[in-house]
Amino acid sequence: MAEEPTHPRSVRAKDSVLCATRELLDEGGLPAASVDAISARSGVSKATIYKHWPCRAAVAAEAFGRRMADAIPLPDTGSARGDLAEQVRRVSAFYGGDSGKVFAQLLAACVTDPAGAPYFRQFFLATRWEGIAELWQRAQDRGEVDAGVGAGTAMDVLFGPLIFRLLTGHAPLTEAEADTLSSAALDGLLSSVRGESS
Amino acid sequence: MAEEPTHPRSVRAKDSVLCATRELLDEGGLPAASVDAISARSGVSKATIYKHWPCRAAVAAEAFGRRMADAIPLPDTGSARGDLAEQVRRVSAFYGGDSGKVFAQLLAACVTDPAGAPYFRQFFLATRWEGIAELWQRAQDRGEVDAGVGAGTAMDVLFGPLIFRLLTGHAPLTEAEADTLSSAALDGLLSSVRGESS
Amino acid sequence: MAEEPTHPRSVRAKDSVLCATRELLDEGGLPAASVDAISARSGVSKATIYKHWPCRAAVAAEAFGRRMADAIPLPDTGSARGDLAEQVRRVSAFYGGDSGKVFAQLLAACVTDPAGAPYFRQFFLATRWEGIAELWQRAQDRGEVDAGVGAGTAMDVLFGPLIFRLLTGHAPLTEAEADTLSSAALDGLLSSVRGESS
Amino acid sequence: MAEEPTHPRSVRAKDSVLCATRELLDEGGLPAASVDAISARSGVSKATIYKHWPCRAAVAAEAFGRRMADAIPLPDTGSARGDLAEQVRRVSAFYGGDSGKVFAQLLAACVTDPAGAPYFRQFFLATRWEGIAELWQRAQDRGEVDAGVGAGTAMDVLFGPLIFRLLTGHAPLTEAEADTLSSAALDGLLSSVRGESS
DNA sequence: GAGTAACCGAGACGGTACGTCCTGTCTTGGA
DNA sequence: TCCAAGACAGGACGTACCGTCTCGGTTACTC
Repeated sequence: MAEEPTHPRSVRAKDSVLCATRELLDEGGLPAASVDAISARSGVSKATIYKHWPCRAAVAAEAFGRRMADAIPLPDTGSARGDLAEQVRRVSAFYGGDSGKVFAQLLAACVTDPAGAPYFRQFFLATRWEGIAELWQRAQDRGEVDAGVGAGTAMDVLFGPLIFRLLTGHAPLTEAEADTLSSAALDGLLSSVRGESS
Repeated sequence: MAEEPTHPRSVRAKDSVLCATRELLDEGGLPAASVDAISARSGVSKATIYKHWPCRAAVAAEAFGRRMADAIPLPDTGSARGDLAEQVRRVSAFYGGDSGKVFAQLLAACVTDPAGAPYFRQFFLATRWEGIAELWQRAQDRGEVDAGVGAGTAMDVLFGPLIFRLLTGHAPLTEAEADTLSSAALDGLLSSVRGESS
Repeated sequence: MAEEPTHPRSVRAKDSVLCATRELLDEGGLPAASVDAISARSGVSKATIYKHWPCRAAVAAEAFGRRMADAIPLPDTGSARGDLAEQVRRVSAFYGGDSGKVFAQLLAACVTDPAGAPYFRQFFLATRWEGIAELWQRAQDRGEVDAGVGAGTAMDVLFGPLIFRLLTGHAPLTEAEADTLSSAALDGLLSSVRGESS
Repeated sequence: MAEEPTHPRSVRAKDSVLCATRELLDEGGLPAASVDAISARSGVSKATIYKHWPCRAAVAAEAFGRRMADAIPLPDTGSARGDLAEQVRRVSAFYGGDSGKVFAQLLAACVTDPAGAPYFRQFFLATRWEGIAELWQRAQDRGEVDAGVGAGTAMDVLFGPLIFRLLTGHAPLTEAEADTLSSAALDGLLSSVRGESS
C-alpha cells in the first residue's frame, strides 16, 4: 500500500476509468457509457480522460476488450478442425449473449468515429488474431490445413459470417448455426470432394 | 408522368426526401445526412420525415439501398463458381470504394439505432439475398454446390468476411484479397483435395 | 329531430366545436384545447374550424365566455356600493378558482395572438361591461356616484387590480383582499357619502 | 474593466445573452426573441441558456426589466398626490409606447409558462413596488394617505387599470385617460381632503 | 330523381420553436 | 504541477402545435 502513491497518478486514473467504464457497459451498454457518466463514476475528470484516449469509443474498447479475451479461452480438442469449430461456437455464443450487443455497439462506434478503430483492433482483433494464429499453427503442424491459406484469411472466413449476423441480425447466432457456418467455411461451399466433412 | 402533380403528396414528399438524402450521402457521408439537413434540402419538414421513417438511418438506408443494387449487377460467367467469385469481387470493389464507407456508416447506424435495422435489411440484404439465391439456384441446377449448404449460409460465408474487413479495416479490400477470400470460402479452409481452386 | 338537418351544417359544426372546447378547457386548461384536440373531439375538421374563427384563442374565448357570464350573476343588495363591492367579490372568487387560471391563459393568448383579442373583448368584456353599466346606472339613479366618473373608468379601477393580481400572482385573490381593493377603489369612485367607508 | 476576461465565464455568458435578448426584443418583440435566435446572436449555446434560466420568458424578463426601471424614474412633485398621479402618467406612457407591447407579451408569456413568473415579478414588479413604497412613505410622512391602505393595495389600484387596458386593449392609454384613472383611484386612496379632485 | 355544386371529414404537410442530450475543449481553483 | 470539477459551444435530436392545403365522399340545392 505504501508504494501505491508511487504509481504515477495517470495509472490510477486509467484504472479507475476502465473499471467504471466496464461497469457502465455492463449496466446499460455503450449508450450508458457516456464520457460524463464515466467521469462521474470514476472520479476522473473529462479532461484527463481525453488526455489518455482520443474518444469515447477508445475508452470503451479498451475497457471491454479483455473481457472478451477472458470469456473465450482457446480450445484444445486434439484436432485442428475441432479446435476451430469449437472456437467458432464459443465466439458465436459470446456474440449471441448480452456481451455481443455491446461488442456490436463498440464496433459500430468505431466505424462512426474512426479515432477509436485502432483501439478496437488492438483490444479485440489482436487478441483474436493471436488465438487463431496459434490454432492455425497447430493445424499446420498437423498438416490439416490448406497450405495456401493464411491465418488472416481463416479468421475472416470463420468469424466474418458471425459478425455479419451479429450486426445485421438477419439470421440467428445459435450453436447449430455456428456449426453450420464453420462446417461450410472449413469444408468449402462447393461440392468438390466430400465425405469427411460433417 | 404528366400526372406527376396528381401523385399523392406523400409520394412526392418521400421522393424529395430520398433524393436529397442521396445527394447528402454522396457529398459527406452519413454524418452529412442529418435530419435537419435532409429537411432543409428536400423542403420536407422534419415532422413529415419522422412520419414516414422511424429514424435517420432508415431514411438513409432506403435512399442508399437501390444505389448498391444498381451498382452490383448479377454476373453470368457460365459457371457457378465463376459467378460467385465474380460477385464477391464486385461487392468487394463496392465496399472498397467511397460507397463502402457510407455502407459501413449505415450499418453502424442501424446497430446504434435498432429502429433502422429492418430498413437496412430490406434495402440492402434483401436485394443481395435475392441475387445470391439466384446464383445459388443456378449452381444447384448445375450440380456444382454442396447440397447440404443453403443460400443463406453461402451468403454469410462469402460476404461476411468482406463486411468484417470493411468495418474493422484490419485488412484491405482489394480485388486480390477478394479472390483469396472467395477461394477460401468456396473451397474450404481445410486441406481436402486442392489444386483445382483458382 | 326531424328539423335538425334544417340547421345549416355550419351551425351544428360551431356548436360541436364550442362544446368540445369547453370540455377540453375544463379538463386541461387552454394548453389542452389545441386545435387538433378540438377537431378530434368535436368531429369537425380543422379547416372548418379555421373557417369560423381566426385562431385558437378566438375559439376558446367564445367557448369560455358564456361560462363566466353565467358564473357571475349581477348582485342586487340595495345599494350601489354594496352591489359593486359584491360584484368585485364575485369576480375575485371566479378569478381565484380553477376558471381563473383558464381566464388568465385566454387573456394571455389573446395578447400573444392579436387575432383573438376581439373575441376576448366580445365574449368577456362586453358582458362584464353591461353588468357594470347596469350597476352604475342604478348608482347614478340613486345619486351615489361621482358624476364625473364613467362606467368604463369604474370597471377599470374596480377590476383592473384583480386582473393584475391574477396575471402576476404577486398577491392573493381572497375575499378579504377583494374587499380591501374594492373599498379603496370605491372610496374614490363614489362621490357622495365619504366617512362610512373604512 | 481590465479584468473583463477574468470574469467568470458564466457572467460573460449571461451578459451576452441579456444583451442579445434586449436587441431582439427591440427589433421584433418577444416573438423575435426565440431561444434559438438569442443563442445565435449571443454566441451562447442553448444548453447554457437553459442552465441559467428556466424558460424563454425568464430571459426576456431579466433582459427587459431594467429597461423599464430606467425609463420610469420616480417623480418628486412636492405632494404625494402629485407624485402618484405623475407616476401613473409615466407608466401609462410607457405601456402605451412600443415597450408596452413587449411588456404585455412578457406578462402573457409568464402566464403561459409559469416558470417565468418569478422572474417577471423580480425584474418588473419588485422595482415598481419599491418605487411605490417610497412614494407611499412620503405620503404617509405628509399625512396625505388613508392610514388603512397599504402600499400594495395602492399599487394594485393605481396600476391594475393600466395593465387591464394594456392587455385587453378595450380602452386607450392616453395621458388624459391616465389622469382620469389616477384621479378616480386616488380619491379613494387618499384620505384627507376630498372634493378638490378633478 | 338525377345532376351538380358547395361543403366538409380527415389528415398530410411546411414551418418554427421547443427543450434535451452528448461530445470534446477550455477555465478555474485547490491540492 | 497536475488534476477534479464542471462550464461552455456546437450541433443533432425527436416532439409539438399551428395554420394551410389536398383529397375524396357526403350533403343539399337545382333543374
